[in-house]
Amino acid sequence: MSSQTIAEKARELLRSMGEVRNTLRQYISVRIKEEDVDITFELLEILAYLYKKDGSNQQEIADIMLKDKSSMTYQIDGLVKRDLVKRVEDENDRRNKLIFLTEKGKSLQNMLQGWVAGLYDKSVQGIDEGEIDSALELVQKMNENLKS
Amino acid sequence: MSSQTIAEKARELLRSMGEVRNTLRQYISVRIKEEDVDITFELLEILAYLYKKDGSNQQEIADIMLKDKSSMTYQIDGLVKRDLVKRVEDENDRRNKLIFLTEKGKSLQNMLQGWVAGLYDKSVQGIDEGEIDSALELVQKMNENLKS
DNA sequence: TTCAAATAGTTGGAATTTAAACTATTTATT
DNA sequence: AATAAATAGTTTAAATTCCAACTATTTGAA
Repeated sequence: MSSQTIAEKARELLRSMGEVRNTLRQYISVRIKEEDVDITFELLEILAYLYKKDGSNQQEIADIMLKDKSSMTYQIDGLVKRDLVKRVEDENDRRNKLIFLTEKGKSLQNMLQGWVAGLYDKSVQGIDEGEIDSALELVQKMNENLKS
Repeated sequence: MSSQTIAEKARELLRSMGEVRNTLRQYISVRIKEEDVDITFELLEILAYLYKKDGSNQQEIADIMLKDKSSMTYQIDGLVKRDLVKRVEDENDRRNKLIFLTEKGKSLQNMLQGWVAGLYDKSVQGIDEGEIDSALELVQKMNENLKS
């Protein structure tokens, strides 16, 4: 495939990343079904972020998840319904709604983080930290290029 | 960020790729609106594949696009409605429907490929072919790891 | 200070995606 | 040859997403 242009390879790279994400999604979905937890892949991703940064507002979560803010209204509703988080109005800026984990939300942390960490660990087996750093730099540069 | 584990970096890498894809999607959407072409980002991606491999069947296209085959029924319907492709039953295997570009579909090739190539070119400015090759190998290895 | 612009969140509507069940056809096994 | 398993495509229903328009609040500039 040395006949491919650099641009074509960039495209192939994006596609391959999408494949990784699809596979992760499928494995997580199977796990959720096996363990019969009332949650979805999307909700799990939001929880995973809250475990790192509890009390984020919806826009911040939307930015990290690369989703529109109106999706976030929808998804956070799903978490609230399941009593995994609660919405709290920000005293300092009343436009914001801060999202806090409930006790029930926190109680899932070990299990969910275990699933995710296990999968990511598996994905990077035999891969050098330096390789990932380089790839990350490259993709970040692609982002800068596009936005400049 | 040297405190990040390799797995966390892998996650960051996936997110960053998603960001690239979102940006590409937005730029293309703006372009489509500017030029007032009756098409969507998804349809454009399918056409781009057909420009490389006209006469593919729906499942093959779905695999490349990383989408479910039922999305493909939906999207190809959209292309047929716009008279950009036609469905032809495969004589050799009547389960298949082969998708062929119409004259109208072909007439868009230069314009659409120009848009996409321009964006990808921009994204890889100042990036070495070797860097992309390495990143691609890394991601392919991640895929293999996950599926083994 | 006041008014315009920016920001966070919600709502409604349309588009897109997936999963599951289904039909039709082909391939593989016995 | 007969039949079971696999494959391609469609349909339906539910979930998810984005966009655009809207409200409420805060920030910034005249």
